Amino acid sequence: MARTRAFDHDAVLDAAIEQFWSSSYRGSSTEDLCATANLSRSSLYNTFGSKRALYLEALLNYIAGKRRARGELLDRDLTGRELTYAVGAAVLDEQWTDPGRRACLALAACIEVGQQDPEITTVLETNAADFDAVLALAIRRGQQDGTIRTDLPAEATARAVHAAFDGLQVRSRVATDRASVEAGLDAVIALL
Amino acid sequence: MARTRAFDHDAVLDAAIEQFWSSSYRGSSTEDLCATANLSRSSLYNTFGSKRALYLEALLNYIAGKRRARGELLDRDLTGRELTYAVGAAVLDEQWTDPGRRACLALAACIEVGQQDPEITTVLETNAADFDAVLALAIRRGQQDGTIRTDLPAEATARAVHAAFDGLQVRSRVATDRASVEAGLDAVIALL
DNA sequence: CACATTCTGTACCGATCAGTTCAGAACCGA
DNA sequence: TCGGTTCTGAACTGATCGGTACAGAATGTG
Repeated sequence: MARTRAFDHDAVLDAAIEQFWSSSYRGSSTEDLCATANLSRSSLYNTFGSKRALYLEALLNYIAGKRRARGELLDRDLTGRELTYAVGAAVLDEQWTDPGRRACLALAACIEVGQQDPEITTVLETNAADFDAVLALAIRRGQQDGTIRTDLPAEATARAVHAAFDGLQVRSRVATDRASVEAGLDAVIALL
Repeated sequence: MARTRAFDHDAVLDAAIEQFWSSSYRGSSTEDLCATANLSRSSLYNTFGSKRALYLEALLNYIAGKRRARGELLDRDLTGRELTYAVGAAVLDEQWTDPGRRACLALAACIEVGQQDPEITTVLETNAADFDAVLALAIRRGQQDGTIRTDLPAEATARAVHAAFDGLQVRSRVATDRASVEAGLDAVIALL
């Protein structure tokens, strides 16, 4: 047939995630992306069409990965309260382990491109709703196993807890010590 | 002496806030800033030195304004619980009233320039701590007037509530209906 | 009115941006 | 080994970026 492709589609997407995650959408030039993914610009445009299209595809991949990771947490043998805590702790641990202390790519996308690009906004909204659903499940589990107050509406509380987790990530971008942020996480759980 | 300045320093800062708030730091070109503020580039650079310096000054002005607004809320005759709710409601109301549904400029700055520019990061951290302090005061007031649970450490809980308010702003960037976000706010207050 | 001083409009700098073009390299089936 | 197809490196496009240079316009003081 013809010449074979010199790069792996998914590997490029992983590299793009890394690049966009480190330097945001606007801050990542197509040249940066090519360098990180080790492919030429013509290949990038032949394969993905545009920077935005690559971003969208990378974001979808990132979200799918996060979704999978959340699913695995759900399978662990934890009380509802422990599970809720574990979800938040996982998020913060990833951020503080990261050298650049990067917040979730989807969260950054909400701020940077949310309300500007309808298609991406929808993707981000769906992702947020999915996160909500996981937390609602954790809270309901806690209400059944007696580790979480039963006087709370699970869905709305899940939204609130989700918001708190997002806010803690924002705070981690400017906080000097991890302990103060972790105290915020403990305080969220203490409210349940 | 010499020729008089044809623009007002503070008016330029207000315009810069508007511009940076609408299009972020990276997304606002110096040309955009000149157009919004109605001054020439040479004047901009003579007066502020650089785009970054203008951003910092505008951010400080924005933060000072928010600080003032929070102070006024504190003077209102509200229970601690009402005050806590009022702080969150004010934030969300401003965002949803805004046509671009812009989140707090300082919050966006945390994501965009936090952890990248040490001086700005410090400014943002101080601002966040100030917001925490207001909420801690509100929570303590509520614990004294009987409208908020007394088994909570006020400072840590304030951090958690602050995080939730920030997260609700992030969510508002991608949410389709205001009511669902407002339900999240109600759920936060219900936890107290 | 004349001067020194300060401000501003315009044109410009090199760098970088997203995206295109195209010649030639690499591959597979024949 | 050949030919048709696909992929890729490098050079290029016009636009835009942050920042600078400088001539000339506008001012208060003498």
